[in-house]
Amino acid sequence: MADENLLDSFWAVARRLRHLSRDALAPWDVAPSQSRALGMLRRHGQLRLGELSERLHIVPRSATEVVDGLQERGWCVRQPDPADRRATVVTLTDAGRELSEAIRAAQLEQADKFFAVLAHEERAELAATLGRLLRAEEGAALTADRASEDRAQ
Amino acid sequence: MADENLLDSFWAVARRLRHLSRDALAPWDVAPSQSRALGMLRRHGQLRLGELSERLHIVPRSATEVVDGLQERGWCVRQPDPADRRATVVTLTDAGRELSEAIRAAQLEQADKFFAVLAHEERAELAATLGRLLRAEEGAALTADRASEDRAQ
DNA sequence: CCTCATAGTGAGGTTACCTCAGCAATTCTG
DNA sequence: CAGAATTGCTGAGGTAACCTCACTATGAGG
Repeated sequence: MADENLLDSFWAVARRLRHLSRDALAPWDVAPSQSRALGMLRRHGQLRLGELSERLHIVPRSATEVVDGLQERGWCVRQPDPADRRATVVTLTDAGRELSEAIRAAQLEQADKFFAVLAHEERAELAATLGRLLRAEEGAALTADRASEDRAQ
Repeated sequence: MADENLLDSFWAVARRLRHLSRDALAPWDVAPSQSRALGMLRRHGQLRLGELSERLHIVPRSATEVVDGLQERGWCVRQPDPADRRATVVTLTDAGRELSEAIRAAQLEQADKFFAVLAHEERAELAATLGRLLRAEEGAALTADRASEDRAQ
């Protein structure tokens, strides 16, 4: 009952972070959905379209569209998977890698500024608390998705 | 730099909360945008359409649509503002009030369960930390919106 | 080799937003 | 106090980021 402020505060912070993230993205003219895909490709280097969609928590058909967009801008390429010719492997181009790293850096910088009002130990505690919430939920959630894997790094 | 986990963890928690909120909403067949409007009307009792849009951070035209939806289901009514006949005042019906309160209760219960893995003091600390982030940003953000007002209660 | 499952995509739909233009009512200004 | 500018809402039409359904091409199992 006393958590209503917790809930609302959490959403308010999330909204701020979303705006910051949008602002950090602005210089590049990249859509948020594209940015998410770039980030995923950045950490995995190479992904089959189906894997990408799974990790982004969208259906494969939607991943097709996102990859279309990235490919159009020269940020990734599709290649047939030599191991399974039904599948297509999505790989970042050099331009795509550069871009994804620049975006990541900008977003981290924005977040850094945002969280800077907290003392170091406060930040650590916040991270720990969030981590605990996630780990608890992971057990509860039967959906054994790859969330934990993709949250690291 | 060390905050990348903070950023990502925050988003991961937000995603969980969003899903929980969606699930809590399911029994009533209410769209998320409608739920947000119901919540706002619940705490203000009565709002001009323009005020509602401002508080929801959407343009008035979009509020028109949301209110259309609520009115169609009998959850609110439009009345001309006696003080300014250009304006329309949106008021919850009894059914709308009941619904909005039921939704609020369900969402609080969900959030309560989610945050239950934390000790009481941990929760309090989390709330305090989030509050501090918001207050710091409030100063920085020149947009003097009513966010703070609407976060309370 | 014949059936069934899987990977990706075309076609088309939905939600929750947006802008722009226009009307009606109010407020300002000379 | 008439005319101009502003304000409050809404019709028309658009967009991003999703979705489902149906289809094709390929692979896997009996």
